[in-house]
Amino acid sequence: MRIATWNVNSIRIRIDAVVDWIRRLEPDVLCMQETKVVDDDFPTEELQRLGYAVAMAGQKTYNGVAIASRLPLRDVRVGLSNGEGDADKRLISASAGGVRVLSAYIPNGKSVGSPSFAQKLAFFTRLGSTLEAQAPDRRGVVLCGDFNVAPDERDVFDPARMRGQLHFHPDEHRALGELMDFGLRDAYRLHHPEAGRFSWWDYRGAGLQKNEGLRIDLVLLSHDLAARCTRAEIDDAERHKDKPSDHAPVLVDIG
DNA sequence: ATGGTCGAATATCGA
Repeated sequence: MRIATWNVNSIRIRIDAVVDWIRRLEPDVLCMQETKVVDDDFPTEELQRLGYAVAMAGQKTYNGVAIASRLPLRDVRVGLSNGEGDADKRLISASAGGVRVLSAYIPNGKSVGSPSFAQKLAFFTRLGSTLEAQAPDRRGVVLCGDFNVAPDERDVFDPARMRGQLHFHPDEHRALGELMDFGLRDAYRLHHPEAGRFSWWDYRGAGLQKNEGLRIDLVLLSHDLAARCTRAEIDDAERHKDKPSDHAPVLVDIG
């Protein structure tokens, strides 16, 4: 089973690239973030033509998450548990092929110490509660998304400069760590111990050419699925194409 | 140089 995640930075502007990527990589499940479109305007048919079912939760201009799957999607849920007051569309989850898949877009946090930063930390806690509610046996879970946190020194281009900054702050690391204490493994690190492998590069400046990026797009697997994970890759070639998203797709194979 | 670029929307805001 191949599962992928991709912050597409607008599904409408990226749909041709997404269709092309799906044709070439043939994921069973593709989680998307920052779709930036209301559900009625989501390019659903383009994915259905490829044989994929689509579940989406979008809004105008900002955020938005989706799951495309060539296996039937069951028990689709939108938002965090107890998230009735949340206007932002940042989480959608569904069952596919016997696994519980979650597509999450964690708040950026704007700046360390801001109200948005506190909301970012709270989102991690609430995501943990949502996992408890959706998968109490802690098995068969694939939590994908843009976490807006680089887990450790290997995941940032300049650890000394980044330490304490947004995306590499101790509070963010504690929040991510507590979430992973649910029993999750970082799939990429099961197969790639090396530093300097990133999933996001800022559009601004020459960061891509200098490989000044961050690894903030993660596939987190429950222990039972981690034991079956045969491959994990970041498709950074996608970031080097014309009109790219600022994020590369990440994919895992589970045997 | 608190910059730079992209996307949504059409002046700025978010990232």
